[in-house]
Amino acid sequence: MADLVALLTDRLAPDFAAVRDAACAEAGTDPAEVPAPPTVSRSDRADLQANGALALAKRLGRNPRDVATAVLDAVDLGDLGTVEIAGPGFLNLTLSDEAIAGLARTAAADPRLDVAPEDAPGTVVVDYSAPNVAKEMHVGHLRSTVIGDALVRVLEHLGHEVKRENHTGDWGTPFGMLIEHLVDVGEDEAVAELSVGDLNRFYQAARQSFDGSDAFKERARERVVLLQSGDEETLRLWRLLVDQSAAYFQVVYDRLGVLLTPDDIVGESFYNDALPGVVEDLRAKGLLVLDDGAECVFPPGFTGRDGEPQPMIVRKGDGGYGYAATDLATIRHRVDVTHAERILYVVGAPQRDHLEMVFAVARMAGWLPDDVSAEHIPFGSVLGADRKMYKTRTGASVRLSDLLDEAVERAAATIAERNPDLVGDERDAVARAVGIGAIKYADLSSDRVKDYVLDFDRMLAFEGNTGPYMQYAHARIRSIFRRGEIDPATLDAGALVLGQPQERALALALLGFEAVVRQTAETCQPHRLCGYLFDLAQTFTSFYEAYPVLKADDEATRASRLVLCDLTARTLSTGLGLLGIESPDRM
RNA sequence: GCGCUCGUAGCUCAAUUGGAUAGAGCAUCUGACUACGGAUCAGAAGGUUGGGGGUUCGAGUCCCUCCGAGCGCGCCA
Repeated sequence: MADLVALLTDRLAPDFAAVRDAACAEAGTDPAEVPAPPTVSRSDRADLQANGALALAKRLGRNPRDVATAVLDAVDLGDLGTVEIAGPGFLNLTLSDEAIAGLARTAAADPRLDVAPEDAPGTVVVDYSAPNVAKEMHVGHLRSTVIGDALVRVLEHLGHEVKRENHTGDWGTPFGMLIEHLVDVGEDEAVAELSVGDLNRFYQAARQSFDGSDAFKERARERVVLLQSGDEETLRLWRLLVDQSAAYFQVVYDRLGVLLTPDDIVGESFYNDALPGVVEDLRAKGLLVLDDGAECVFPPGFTGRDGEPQPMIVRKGDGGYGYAATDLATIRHRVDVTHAERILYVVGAPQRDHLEMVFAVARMAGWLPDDVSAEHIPFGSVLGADRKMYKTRTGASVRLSDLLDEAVERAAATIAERNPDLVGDERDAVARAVGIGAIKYADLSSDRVKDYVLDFDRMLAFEGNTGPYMQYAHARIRSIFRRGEIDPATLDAGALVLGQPQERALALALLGFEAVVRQTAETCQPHRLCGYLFDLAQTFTSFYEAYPVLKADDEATRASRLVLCDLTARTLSTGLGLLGIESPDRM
């Protein structure tokens, strides 16, 4: 196990429990009601710190320093390291060089870097991206797609069975309008327009016809009825739109380098047949209320305007189903058919109330058992330099593909300038990796619930916490092996020993990888992994500046440092990989 | 009106979920290339964590209150 925090937690837990038990016996209280976790964490003051004695002292009503002393007396880390008390009752842990080196050797010898899969991995559904058919993808979809994809990769790495679901908007009243527009322009013409990805123009033209003509409006209305009643010709035209859009989405996904495929699309239409059952079952459970013509559920705890209870409309006054009905059907499917134990909704923050209501109703109806967690993974908006929603100068939303174009172009220009030796296909590939990586990293590296300002200059800067800096750190390590004509596969992990301070600091940093990967999976906060990788890259460059590797004083030191370099490169590359970011060997 | 989210150095962001003296990167200033990529490193300076109260050994984090920004709140999804 390369997870230092978990390792020390396991080691200290019995000692904390013993101190707790003794104190409880004395006081005549039940030990079962007094939790005594060591709560080990990283610290600037020591290799690791256990502050559990302070919390335990509070629960026991004792002096913190006395509790810490009692734990200290009970602890024996042996060869692992030493413990001392600091401040009000912190236990500072100092690991022995050999303990650190031993763990680092184990990580270096393991293709997985000693990151163990979960003991009991389960099935996780990740619902992300969700573009609308016949509508352009914009920056809003970028966040869902990039964050969701990173979570998928992290969860899969930990051994979970991950089911990606792209809940596309492929149904509803707009399709009357879209299909009629398709008929007007002609199928071939429409397909040509959609296949080059000009979805905005198609949608806007449809919208224009709809707004400008009552006759068109009437046709659209009739078309919706035909669509919902399963008219074959209408379904054929609908499928044409869906398929063309899916093909276009796939072009964007491939450019973006995300895992989504056409097989992951489970659009809203997929659940159509289940909607009547949702309403019937809610009625049978007595949860349905007819209010103002609409069939609603009023989950407790939700209020709207004027403090009135907030309804969740499952069936509209006109008999159509609301999107809440679709979301409920989706939960049932994910629980009953997919057997998910965790369902993640990577959806923008404004949907919070809606999703909370859906979850609450699903719990009330018994469709979402207590042992299945449904989690909204909200994220903030992408803003422009003016701190308002990112838009073009004319106020239109920015096409995602245009955004990617610009990032790759800028990356290509920078690379041409900085590294003229890089030419041809490799330069193009590197420009893509750097440009796309910069966008993804910028999106992932700050806390996702906050809005962030999209700034090409900053995200493509090669300084600071950026994608290019991280990729550069990796490329520079690979360069050492090129220069030395050394195949990393031939290295002997056993050669790793620790002597100098920066070697120790680097090895210690490397051992933090497993914990941060787990934490990222638990909290669904990729920025934690970014922060770790940035720290690691900085720690490495300090090491790199401090000591020669290829020209080390002696053969043993050289071999050891090469193992450290390779382990760092692999950790960076694996970590970036979990974020969906490439790490080229040269750039 | 009710509710949710956010407010941290001049700027962009962190803070191991209640832990010690709030950390990075830009920008500014001072240094460092006859070693592997200077797209770098070492260091300095920069803070009343929006204001005020409270909880406790300890608060950027939890509670109350005010200020500011953004977003939701019945038949679009």
